[in-house]
Amino acid sequence: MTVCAVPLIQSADLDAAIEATRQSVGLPQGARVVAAMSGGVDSTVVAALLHQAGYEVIGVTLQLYDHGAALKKTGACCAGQDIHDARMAAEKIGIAHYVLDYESRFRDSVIEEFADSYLRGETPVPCIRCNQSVKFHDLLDVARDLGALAMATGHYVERSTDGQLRRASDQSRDQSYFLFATTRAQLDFLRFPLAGIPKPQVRDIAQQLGLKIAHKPDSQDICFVPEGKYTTLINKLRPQGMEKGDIRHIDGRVLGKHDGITGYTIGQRRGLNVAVGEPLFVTRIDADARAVIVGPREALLTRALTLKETNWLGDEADLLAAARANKPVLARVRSTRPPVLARLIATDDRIEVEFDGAEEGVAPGQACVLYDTADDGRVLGGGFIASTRAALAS
RNA sequence: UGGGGAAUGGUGUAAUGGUAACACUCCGGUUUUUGGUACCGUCAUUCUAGGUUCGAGUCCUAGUUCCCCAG
Repeated sequence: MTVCAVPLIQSADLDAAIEATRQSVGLPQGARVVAAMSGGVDSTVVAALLHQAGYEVIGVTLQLYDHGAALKKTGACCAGQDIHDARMAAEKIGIAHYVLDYESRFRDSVIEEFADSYLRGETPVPCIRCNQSVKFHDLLDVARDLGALAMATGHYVERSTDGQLRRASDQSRDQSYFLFATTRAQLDFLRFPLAGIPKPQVRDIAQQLGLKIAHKPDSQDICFVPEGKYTTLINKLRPQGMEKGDIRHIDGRVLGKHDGITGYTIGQRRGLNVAVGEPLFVTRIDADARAVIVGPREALLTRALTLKETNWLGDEADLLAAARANKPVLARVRSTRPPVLARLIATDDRIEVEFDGAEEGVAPGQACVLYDTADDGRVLGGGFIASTRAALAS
């Protein structure tokens, strides 16, 4: 019996995954479902599971940017090789597949915004912009036009049957940070079959199903930036960001020069080229003065932040109502850090998140995602960070 | 110009005469479906030329440069 244990368990996992997919989709057999396929392992497995679960699956892949430039890059998505991989996988699985040219839309709503944000001295999160505009807006419309009853993606996040957005069970893979802006209406139409499946198992399934991309590396870095050097792209798109300026200490001393504010982000330590005996971090970027302000680690501590472009998925009527009630929340200012205790505050026309403690390196342009203190798996929504308030008086 | 002092890696410092340490920076890497953080690793024979000594960054001589005081 031990001899057969491994393969038996694996096929049981596959059956379980298929059943989980049915649960996740919640539609009758044969229903038409669009699978957003990036060409990576996760979305490919989703398409395969949907097919195995008995749905009429239409795979859709977006071509998002110049594939010539991305051809050599591994770990990218949505261009060149990835589109080819998606097409091959769809054929292998036995589903219909379309490739849509979304280059101009992606450029307008993600890349241009990305560049402008840096020019304003902010630090953007292009993955969230892409999700909320291209994938969950434009592509969602396409899915509806195709007569689908739902659209499934390979995101590691959960959509519960009662309409909540929740963290994935595999916490190390959870992508809820990047999906906080998903609206209730979008959530209604979306499905995330990988919510309860650990990543290693997803790869196992890919292998069992004979999918070539089973061992394809995970994507990382910004997909449209070659070799992880985003400044190269920004400099090309917005040369004005390359203007030199002062690197100034919070105490007023000018410590050096920089080659453009777009090369810096709050919390950054390396790359300052300033040796003062103690490590210095970027605490503020003054776009108008073209100055990069630096200081010791303590100067990085942030007490509160103001939200903009918010989304609310909690039980209260809206975020403002929750803020007026000073609702306690778990706030996450970075995808890789655990959410921390904070509370919402409504002041005049703005909504703030005030931490019980303090967070380090909070940058405008990044997202602050909110979770339920009573149920930390539940995403309450969040917003982009408009401004911050330091914990220490400067 | 007279007097005094100092000259160590990219920066600032350390090293009873016995074969260069620390922090910061830079560069490389690990981690990471955003940026960043964190972590790991590499980088000097001690201004130049002689001399003393078994052995000198560390003592002596000269030169060079810099700083301070006096003009």
